[in-house]
Amino acid sequence: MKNRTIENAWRGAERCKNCAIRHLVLFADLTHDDFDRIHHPIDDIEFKPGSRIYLQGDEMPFVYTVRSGLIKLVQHLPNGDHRIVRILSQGDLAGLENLDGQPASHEAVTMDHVRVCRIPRSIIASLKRDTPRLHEALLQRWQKALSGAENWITRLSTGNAKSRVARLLLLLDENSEDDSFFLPTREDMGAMLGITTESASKMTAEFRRNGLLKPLQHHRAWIDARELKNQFD
Amino acid sequence: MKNRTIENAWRGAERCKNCAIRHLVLFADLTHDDFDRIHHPIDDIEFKPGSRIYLQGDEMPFVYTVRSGLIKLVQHLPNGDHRIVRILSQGDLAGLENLDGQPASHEAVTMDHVRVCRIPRSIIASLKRDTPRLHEALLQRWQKALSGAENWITRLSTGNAKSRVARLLLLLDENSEDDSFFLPTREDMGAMLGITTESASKMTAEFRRNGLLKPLQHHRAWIDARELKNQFD
DNA sequence: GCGCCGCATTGAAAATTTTCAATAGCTGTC
DNA sequence: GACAGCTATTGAAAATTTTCAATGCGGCGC
Repeated sequence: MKNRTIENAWRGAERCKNCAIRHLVLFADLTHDDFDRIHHPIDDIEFKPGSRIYLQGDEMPFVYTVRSGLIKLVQHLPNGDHRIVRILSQGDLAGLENLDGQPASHEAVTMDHVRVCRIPRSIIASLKRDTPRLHEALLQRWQKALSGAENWITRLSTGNAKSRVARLLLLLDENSEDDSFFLPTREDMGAMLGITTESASKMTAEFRRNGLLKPLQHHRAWIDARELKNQFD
Repeated sequence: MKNRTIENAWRGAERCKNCAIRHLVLFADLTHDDFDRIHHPIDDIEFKPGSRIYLQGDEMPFVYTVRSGLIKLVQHLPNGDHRIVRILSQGDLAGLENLDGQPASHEAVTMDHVRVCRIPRSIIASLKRDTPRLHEALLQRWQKALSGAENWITRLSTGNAKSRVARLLLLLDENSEDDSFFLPTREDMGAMLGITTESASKMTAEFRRNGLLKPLQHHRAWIDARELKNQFD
């Protein structure tokens, strides 16, 4: 049980109704009655940075809603190479691709301190059967994930190393509520962009020297978004 | 109306019931009754190689089912660069991402001679409302598209140029019924792999010299899949 | 069958990226 | 607040990729 702390486990889904981020998550549109039909425990779980939530190839008895923090989805190649294929943040779902029992095609690893809701697959399956609203919501999640993945290809895997780093910084910045954003390790940046750790570092350092990037405490950073966008689209 | 020929347009969807590839497409599980509810024309359309079916930014009044041929989905960056983010083949759907009225995030261009069924969005919308089976089928399409996109990132945008070309050839080969497969132009290969046309050409030519790739007539080719897999995973 | 035209191939130089290795800087801990 | 252990940065040489330009090849139309 290391790496994880169960804060709460509820019979049914009593407190889901009052969840602070419910408007962001899959259950946004469920009614009072829908919640009463849920008779399996939904756990609220915390993970330390670097925790593996599930592995590539795992059976997936659960899906996860991100309450806070960032999760990287990592796909491994047979030759040992790997690549980060998507980043999940608040409101995103992990493990959906495996609703039908397929093993996971990637592993999910926390990048910082993460809180998730762990939802048994059976709940999703039965709600999917009974409530059209949930079905609709699932379609929208897929759509969002797919356009995210295509953007990933085009924006983060195209052009030279400097453009890629610039576009990643812009993406991270846009997805942050805050004025600042979480700056991944250079190794993770490399795995997102398909470049080496050192190249990611060199480009990042150059942006810092040019005043376009200012690293802050605790792996956070600020960028001059206007100027970066100007120079790299 | 150049670049395209309307072969048939039906009131309702009479002949969809008898479509030779229906088991592959979205309507696989629809019943007799379901078809009778369709009162909009579904057109069977042909495109010459290089035709644009829709453009990035277009409103999408239709979705398309691929009956035969290959379609590339191309995403353009503001700076003029572009990248092929997915290839569609028989049974795949184009334009689904825009069921809710979003403009297209990529353009769809035919790579060879292509036949599609053009389905008004309204049909999908109403069937989606009425038939749970279709809803289920839509979920599966999304799932497939997403795992395809993630594979694209990991297999086709990772490693050096030679590995990428090798993995692309293997992918094309696997997706072909045939012993041979459609070999894209070097320019398209480059746009899929994030390398230049010339690099794609150099790697392709090298594989040919090594006997791992044999170009055939009409843009088709054969590969020594076992050996390629051996060397490049 | 001839000649065009577009695509593919190839080579050499330039540019970028990786590799390898050494040093510096943070972060979280005690 | 000092320490230990990562993680980041940097440089120089090697490798890869791009660029630019020239040549080859094949299919299509006439």
